[in-house]
Amino acid sequence: MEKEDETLSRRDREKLAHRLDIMDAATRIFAQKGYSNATLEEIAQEAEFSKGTLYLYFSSKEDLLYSIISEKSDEIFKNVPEILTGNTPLKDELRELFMRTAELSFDQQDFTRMLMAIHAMDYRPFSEEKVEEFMLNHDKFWNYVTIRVQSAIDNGELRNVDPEAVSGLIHGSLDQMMMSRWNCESLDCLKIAIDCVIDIFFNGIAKKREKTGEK
Amino acid sequence: MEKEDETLSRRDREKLAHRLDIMDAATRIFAQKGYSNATLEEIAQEAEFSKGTLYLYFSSKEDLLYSIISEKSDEIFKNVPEILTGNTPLKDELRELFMRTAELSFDQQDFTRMLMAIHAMDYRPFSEEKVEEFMLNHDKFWNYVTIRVQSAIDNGELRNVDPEAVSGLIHGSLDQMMMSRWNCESLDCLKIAIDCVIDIFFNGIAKKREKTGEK
Amino acid sequence: MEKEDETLSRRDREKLAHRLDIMDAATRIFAQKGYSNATLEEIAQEAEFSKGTLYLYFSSKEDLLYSIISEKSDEIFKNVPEILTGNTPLKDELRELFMRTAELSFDQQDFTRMLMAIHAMDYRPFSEEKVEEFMLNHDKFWNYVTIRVQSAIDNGELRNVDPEAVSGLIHGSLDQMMMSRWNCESLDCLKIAIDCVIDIFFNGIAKKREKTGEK
Amino acid sequence: MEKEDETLSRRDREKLAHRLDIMDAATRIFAQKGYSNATLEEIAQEAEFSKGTLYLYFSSKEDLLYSIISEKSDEIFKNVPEILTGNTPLKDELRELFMRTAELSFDQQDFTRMLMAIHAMDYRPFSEEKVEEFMLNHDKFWNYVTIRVQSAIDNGELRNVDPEAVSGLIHGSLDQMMMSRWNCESLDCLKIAIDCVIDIFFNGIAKKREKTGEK
DNA sequence: CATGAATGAGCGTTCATTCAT
DNA sequence: GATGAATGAACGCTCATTCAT
Repeated sequence: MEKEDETLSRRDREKLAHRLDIMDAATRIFAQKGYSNATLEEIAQEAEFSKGTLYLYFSSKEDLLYSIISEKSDEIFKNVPEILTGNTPLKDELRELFMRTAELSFDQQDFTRMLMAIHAMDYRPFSEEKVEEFMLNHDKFWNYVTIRVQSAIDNGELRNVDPEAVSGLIHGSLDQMMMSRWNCESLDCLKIAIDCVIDIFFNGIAKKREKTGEK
Repeated sequence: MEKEDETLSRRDREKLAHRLDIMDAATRIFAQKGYSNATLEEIAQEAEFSKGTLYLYFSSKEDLLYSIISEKSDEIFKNVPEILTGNTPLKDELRELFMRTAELSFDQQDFTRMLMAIHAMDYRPFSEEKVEEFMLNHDKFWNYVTIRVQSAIDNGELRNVDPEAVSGLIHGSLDQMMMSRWNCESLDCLKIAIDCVIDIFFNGIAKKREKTGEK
Repeated sequence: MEKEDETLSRRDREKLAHRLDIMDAATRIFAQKGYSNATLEEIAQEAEFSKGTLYLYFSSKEDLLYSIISEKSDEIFKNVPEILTGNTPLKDELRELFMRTAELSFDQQDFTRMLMAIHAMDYRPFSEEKVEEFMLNHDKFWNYVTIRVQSAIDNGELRNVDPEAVSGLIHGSLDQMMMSRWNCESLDCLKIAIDCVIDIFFNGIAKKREKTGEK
Repeated sequence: MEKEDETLSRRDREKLAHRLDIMDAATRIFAQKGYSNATLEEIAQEAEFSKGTLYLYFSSKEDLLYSIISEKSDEIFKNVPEILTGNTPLKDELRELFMRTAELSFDQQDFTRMLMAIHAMDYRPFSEEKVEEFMLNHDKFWNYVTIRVQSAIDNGELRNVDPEAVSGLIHGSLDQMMMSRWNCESLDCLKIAIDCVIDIFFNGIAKKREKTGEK
């Protein structure tokens, strides 16, 4: 995991580490106060650097946010194609996706909260092109899910539903989970909730009519 | 329009109207730029008043936002107890709730967008107590849904699922819909999507095993 | 001269006056410290306003300088066509030009010093187009002089010299005078010096060969 | 190139060379952007050193400018006593002074531009005493010219004009020339212009009254 | 009631200077 | 000697808020 460092001088390793320190500090402050209300002074203090030092690593406040989002988002998004391979039943893959996302958003609660807030504001601090970039990334992700759902319909695992609607429901559930709206304090609690949600998705909430001698 | 006006002098009626004009203008600007990036100057221009005039109606920028949220949120939230009466099947009530919410968020897109963004940021512009207030309101709303789901389980309409999970799924779906993430351009389109979602909720997405000779 | 005020409301008259107050204060500070080293804080203090107030009248520090230069330069430049009419001998017109310029730069020493400094730096604070604009203005002015000199040559008042060279010499002398490099403390002293310079221009410094028995 | 190097160790010779490299780089940047707008970062890059290295050779940005001006100005000023010896006619000496100055300002355009700009701002980056020092140096130079003019009057080469005025005119012309205001692209062109200017200085621009039947 | 000029605290950003390596 | 990361004071500019008219 630390292999990368071997090829770098100590100076360069430190620079990289400092960069990450600043990004982490900024993530915490952005999550706490929102992008606009966060000040570079606060971020610098949180990172235990001086204000001017931030500019050695990022060209502007916006660039700092941009770097955080683009570099860390990949960590989250790359899960999707890794998990939704189509080699196992969709149900299992979906449970796995929820699990992994839950773990990630537990480990990186600040980043997750920040990202959701920025997303809710349509990435407003950014220029048109960057917003486009973020949105495309996002869409690619959800298209992936839609396609996987379609394939599950094709191979008979799912009944004939609108794959976009299913994808949207998954999206909404993941968002709710990531925004801690499931009121789970522990990962274990989250996992139980996930099982429950998956069950509802697949089987519905309606009571099935019993086959024999029902009313 | 409202009877209350009859008991008011023209002066007072005008004041009330001006107040609403300002709130509408602010809603539009807040939705467009976000709370922090919106300036009172812009809002005043949009409302066709002078900047100073805003302070005759609201004590601060924060108070303006607060007034908008608390007064307009009621319009949306009051639907829930009106619709989820328990007198008709949950499925119909839920469809009705989605419909009405869709209509509202179509009529008041600016307010909806603004509210979602503020909510995503945990009502950050506000003091602890006000956040508390908003959250309580919100929770009361979702508790209502949870209770209604529980009653549907009790009377046999639903199978034995976790009512909180169901309530959370409904919440997530409504949020997605309100944030225009269903990509519907018209109300009609929305209504078709709603039917689809309700169907999935109740019946699940899994293909039912055929009764005869399966497996 | 004050007629213009009659058609303006008191508010507008005050605004105009304040604008001029700020420009005067800025001129003093710019002349004292140079554009880059002058701070808006100082200028605001000198004008007895708050820093933010400057932005009600000028959109930026650069705009403030630009406004000063373009509005006040006209006062100086407009003398040239008014004086160099060609209706009287060039010598008289030139003396008049020097006199008027001397008066102006005495009345407005700060502006003159500031302008010379900005000019020496090729109007560096400004964008390409604005520099172009200033330079064109300046060139127009000197072309005017060159043409007037040519006409004096044509009508036999001057001998056959390079009009550009003459114009350049006049330019240099005026600049030296405006930068107070003639060490004159009073206008009277300046006027004596002007007579002297004009005499040298027209008659040269060389001792004329006596008519009798020379060479 | 200079003998002095022989007595110095290689180390010291290199140090001296590096010092000059930095001064040259700084001169270029100062001429391009002005003192205030030039950054040590740029200068360091131009000199192909690191920012910190500049402080091994100069104690501050101001010291860097000071060193350039005082050390390079001597090169220019020392011409005056060397040329204006009084051994040949003033006219020839003056032409020689213009020529040498033209050559110098062609060779060292950056330095010349920088110096003129700093001079126009009255050496504003500097403390009172240093300004005093520069001004004295400058005055000494022009006093020298004034004295030489006086001697030319005394020995009958010039008619009885105000020597200060003549000196001032020469000063103005040289400044114009050094600021490239003569629009000459080549040294040859400059030399032609110089002849022309000298001619005007000595003989004036007025058409001489013909000898016969005048007055 | 309505205005908009005035304010001043606060922010993002720059850059000369220092110092550990 | 040379480096460049770190610093922090200072600047231009914004904007919520106040208040005289």
